[in-house]
Amino acid sequence: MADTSRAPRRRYGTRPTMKDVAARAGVGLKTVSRVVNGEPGVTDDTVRRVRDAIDALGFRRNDSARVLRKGRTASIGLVLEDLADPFYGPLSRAVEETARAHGALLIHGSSAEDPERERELVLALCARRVDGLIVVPASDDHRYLEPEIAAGVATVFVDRPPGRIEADVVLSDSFTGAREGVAHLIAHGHRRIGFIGDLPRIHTATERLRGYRAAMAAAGLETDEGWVSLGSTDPGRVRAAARSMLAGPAPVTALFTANNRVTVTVVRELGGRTRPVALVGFDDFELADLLDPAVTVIAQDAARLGRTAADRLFRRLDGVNTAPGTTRLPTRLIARGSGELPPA
Amino acid sequence: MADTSRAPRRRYGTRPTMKDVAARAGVGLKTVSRVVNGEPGVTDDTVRRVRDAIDALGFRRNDSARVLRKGRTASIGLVLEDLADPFYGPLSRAVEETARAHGALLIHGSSAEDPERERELVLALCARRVDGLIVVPASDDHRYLEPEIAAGVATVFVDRPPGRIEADVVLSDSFTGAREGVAHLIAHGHRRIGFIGDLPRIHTATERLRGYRAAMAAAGLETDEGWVSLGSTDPGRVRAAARSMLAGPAPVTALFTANNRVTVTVVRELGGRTRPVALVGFDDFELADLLDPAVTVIAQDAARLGRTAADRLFRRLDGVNTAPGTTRLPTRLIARGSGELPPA
DNA sequence: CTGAAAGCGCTTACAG
DNA sequence: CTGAAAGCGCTTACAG
Repeated sequence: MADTSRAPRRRYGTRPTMKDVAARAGVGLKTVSRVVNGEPGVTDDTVRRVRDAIDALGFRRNDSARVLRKGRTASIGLVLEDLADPFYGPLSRAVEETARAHGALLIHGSSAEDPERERELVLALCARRVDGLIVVPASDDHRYLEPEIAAGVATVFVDRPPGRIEADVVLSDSFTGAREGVAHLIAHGHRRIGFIGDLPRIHTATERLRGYRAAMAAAGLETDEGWVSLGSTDPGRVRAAARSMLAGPAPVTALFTANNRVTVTVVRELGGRTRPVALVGFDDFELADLLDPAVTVIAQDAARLGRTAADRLFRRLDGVNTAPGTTRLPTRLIARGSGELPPA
Repeated sequence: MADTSRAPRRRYGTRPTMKDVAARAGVGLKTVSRVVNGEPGVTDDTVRRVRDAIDALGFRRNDSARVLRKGRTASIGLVLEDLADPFYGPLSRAVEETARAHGALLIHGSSAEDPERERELVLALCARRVDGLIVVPASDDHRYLEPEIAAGVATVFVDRPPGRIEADVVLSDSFTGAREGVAHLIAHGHRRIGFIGDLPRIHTATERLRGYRAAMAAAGLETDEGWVSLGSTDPGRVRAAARSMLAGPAPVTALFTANNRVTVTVVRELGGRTRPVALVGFDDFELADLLDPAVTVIAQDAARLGRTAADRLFRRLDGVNTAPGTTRLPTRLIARGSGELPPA
């Protein structure tokens, strides 16, 4: 492809540099640097001359060069599952606000729940020399990050723990939340309760399943294996799972759904039925209170997850060097109606 | 703040460089560069020696240095209003996918609808020398971007046009969409229709208001000024506006809400009322079909907005140099019930 | 108060 | 097939 064929191709060489500013202002390079960075020790008159040259030339400092020299990039990377998932909106926003307060930019990417894609993205961010990383893991083996962490890339995992390395983690207490949600259904008279969750390799999915089993066991209830379904959040898969649990001679009378994507699909599936089925979902979601019945949920605070992870990261970047630790944030049961329906 | 007080402070000098790899492999710097970049003309044996050295040292190329030399950063900036707004989730995701297909990373920031914050963010991205920018404007004056665009930063505005500069823009057809939505209410017998919109300085707000007025005028209907309310999407403000239009001796019988934030708040306000009020909202939103009544909307395709803007940007980056243009994407009326209610 | 020199870690342009 | 030199645009460490 001939590059010469098209019109004025952008060229970075086109941009004025500090050297150009210095020449025009009739001062040394270092003086321009002082003015640009607001360092003291420059006469008012010199400052003015430099400023005039900057304006005349339309100079803007090239931070790529600055970064190379200074070591720090003042940017952090955020890798999560899917930018479009409403759960990650408030989380991202909270990370962004914290980064902003620290003067850092945010580089963002989605792993799409693909371990290889997570790895590529994370390593690309390391090559850009982000100061730190916040990662919602898709992979279950993060040993590939060891050299990066050793080289100084501060790393905090959020929503799920990393695999096979020690690092800071910020989680919601999925086990306790799920156990309480299922116990709530049991308290309302249910004995046959289904569990529909996410892929079994996702930590939150197995933790929530563990919570389900713990609640059932604590109440002395048997769990039929047909009542448990783990898999992708694809609506077809989830609807089939729900239909199967609700069919047959001894159908479940209540469902526990392990994340917001699953809950929304199950709400749609239940909408077409006459016999009421009780439902408690993990994760709150917009308009849950306006559905009929309104949906009882185990809410986690996505913004707080993000804020806590970012605070941890920037504390590390400020030089705090304690051992890596896990923070587990509490969940909250919000009873709205669907979880208080009696068994049919 | 003494820097010496804390434990092993990360130092970039710590990282191995190409020079270190070259020394260890017993080759020249340029040979390492060739291997790292997969350039041809290196013996298999030399490649192996270099690879071994890379692995032994845990070398990862510093892209900051590369960027400085090459000019291109292989990153683009995306500035929007609020990362946590569900409308921008699919848009961001679409931009990300396109960027990924072109090997570029995404630097993301929210303007929070603050013109000054937009400007700071955009200029910070320019200083990082992003190759291009996709911006949902909060400001109504983008002349500050002129020197950057002249210096070669490809720029595409999305969702709203820029102020006082010529540039590529990708929009939904807000005027036509709103006009059709209001005409739909009129077709179902309504004569007194309220309009609740966003801040008047936001282009989409005024375009949608224009659509409302056009539909009313086309039907020969008077518009009482008490039926129009523009302002922030703060729920208190929106609820008060709705209450006021629904009070008095000649209340409105239908409402047109000009974006998803406003619609959701109005749905809550109407939920507490006995007399049915018809509603059409601009923007589709999750679960709109499951509410009672299900909400009729003018849907825009947020993912397509993002994809179109990103395609345009990368075409520019590939050297296409046509005049800046505006793309207007169609909207789609989805009738679900709330917009088909007859006047009370 | 001011500036010349060296260097951050790569790639480019060239020579062998 | 391989490498030494120069340079990208800044900041650092120093000297005056």
